Amino acid sequence: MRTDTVYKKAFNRAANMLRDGQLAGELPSENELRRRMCVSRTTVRKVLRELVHRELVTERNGLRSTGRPVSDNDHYPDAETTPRAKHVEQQFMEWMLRGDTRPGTSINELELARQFGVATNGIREFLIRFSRFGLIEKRPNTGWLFKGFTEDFALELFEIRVMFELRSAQLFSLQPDSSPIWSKLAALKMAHADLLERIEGRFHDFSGLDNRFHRLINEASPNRFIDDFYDIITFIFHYHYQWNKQDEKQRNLAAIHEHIAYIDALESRNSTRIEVACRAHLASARETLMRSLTGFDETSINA
Amino acid sequence: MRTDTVYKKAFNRAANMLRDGQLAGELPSENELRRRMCVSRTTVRKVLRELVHRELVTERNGLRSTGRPVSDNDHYPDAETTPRAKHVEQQFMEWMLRGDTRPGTSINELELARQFGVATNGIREFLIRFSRFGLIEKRPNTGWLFKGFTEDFALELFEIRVMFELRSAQLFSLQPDSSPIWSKLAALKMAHADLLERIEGRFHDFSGLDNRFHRLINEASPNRFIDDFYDIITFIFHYHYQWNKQDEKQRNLAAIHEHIAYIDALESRNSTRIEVACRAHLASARETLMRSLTGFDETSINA
DNA sequence: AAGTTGTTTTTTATGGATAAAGTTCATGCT
DNA sequence: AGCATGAACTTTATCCATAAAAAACAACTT
Repeated sequence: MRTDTVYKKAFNRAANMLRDGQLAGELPSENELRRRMCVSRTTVRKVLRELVHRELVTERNGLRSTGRPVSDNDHYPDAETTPRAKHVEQQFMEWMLRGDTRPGTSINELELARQFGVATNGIREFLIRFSRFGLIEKRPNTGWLFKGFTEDFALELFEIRVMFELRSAQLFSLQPDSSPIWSKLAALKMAHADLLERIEGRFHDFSGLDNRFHRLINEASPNRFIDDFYDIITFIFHYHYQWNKQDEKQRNLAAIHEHIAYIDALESRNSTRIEVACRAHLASARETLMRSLTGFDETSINA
Repeated sequence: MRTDTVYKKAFNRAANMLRDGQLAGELPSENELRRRMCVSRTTVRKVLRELVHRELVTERNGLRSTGRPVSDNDHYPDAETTPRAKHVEQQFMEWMLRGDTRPGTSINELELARQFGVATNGIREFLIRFSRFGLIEKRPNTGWLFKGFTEDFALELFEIRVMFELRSAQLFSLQPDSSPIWSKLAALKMAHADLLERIEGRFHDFSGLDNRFHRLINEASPNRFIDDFYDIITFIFHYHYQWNKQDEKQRNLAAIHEHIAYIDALESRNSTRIEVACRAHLASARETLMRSLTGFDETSINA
């Protein structure tokens, strides 16, 4: 059966809005709520019904207003707000990156389905989607081949990344002064400086910043294939570093400095400076990945 | 139910082998046949059973040998040797490229499933696979958006293609004399010259040659992401030109000459010459596509 | 007429079943 | 032992069913 994660997530959001006073007094119309929560009216109505049922909202002759205060256990647990497909993704990535899954292993849809507790269909859809990342390969009628999260993979990934980023950075610097990208860039620079001050506690915030920065660079002269490629990078890094926290603070600190130099270079609009800063940053990112890759292999042997 | 296209295709191949005398006299072992036909022994046995049943092969105390001559209607029709997934692909591409499917159209899995006579699952798997081509986009819980086979698409595609091909061509030219790629290149050059002589009747053969040529260029310094990207190009061009034959001979003739110039440039190992020849060829390919694209739009409005 | 809510219809996300194809195990023959 | 066939088992390709979510339709209200 289809999961009701959309409803549960919407319910939690609505509960939060109530708690934070965003829906004080009389509630807006179903259509208005629908717009705010980005779900269909059908789902909004389901949420409202439950809110009324739990007396978080009261309904009197067709008028809805806030009811009793929201308590913490009014929320559905997080796991129930994530669709199956996302769970499959998470479990697969864990299986692949944390287990001792070796290059050359063949992937069995049925086995994964059993292991993850889903139908084979879901596994297969995930694998098809995932195959674009260059880590697995389909052999018809037979199964999938895991090619390995190897150094080769990282090298090939970064070769393309450098090409794309140099191209985008140069085009970025050619934008007219009037372009809104410049103020966005300035804002990002500030955000970097801010983070630098609070680095002790908040170094995890870097990955969001990193993402925003690289996406901004592509924004100036969009190309769907470059965007798609950046999706791969984001995805891979997200999961890889989720389980590989060694030196995280150190790493991020260095990257922040590189970003700032890179931003300065962009602002200077000096083509050579841009190339140097861009290459420096990507080379360092590559080194970091490669280091963690070999380190990762060793530990996984002992695991 | 799963189609038995693997069996039928294997059967047809076996029948051809019998007809062409490749299996004269006593047949090889099941394992040997399995290897030759690239299917499992299970399938080989099924084929053999049917061959015996139709008396194309005779079996006498465990020994199999050729039977009556193969006739044309011993073969299964082609349509039955193509798996469902491939049919979906073909029908979808036709729907997209030939129908008057406009950019912005939303794609309905259920409707396509009915239209193509397959289960929704097959449609969905195809769409997921196809989404990497940058022409459609998924909106969760809602459906797919067709972004259109537009000029923007072609421009973005070719921007990447130029980057990749320049990179690969330069790396190609840096290969040592001893590398086997040089003789492959020479062979390809000859094939081009040959085709040029017989261009009148055989200009369709160009697309195979084109493919071989560009794949060879990538072969020297492989990168999976570049290969994957070239898959997109191959796929798109295959279907687009399948229904868009205007000026085909003219187009191919020009391309052959460009290829030859490009090959000469590679053999000269002169970096500048290579860049010029490569850019010239790709620019011309892009123009051809763009022209057919606008022409295509107009005709499809009238269709 | 435009915006509300109630109801019905359509479509997507997910699980399940099964024939075909692939793989492994068992047995027998040189 | 090493290869051939036979039989049993496992996995993939494919269809079908259904609850959840979205969309469309209808009736009502101000």
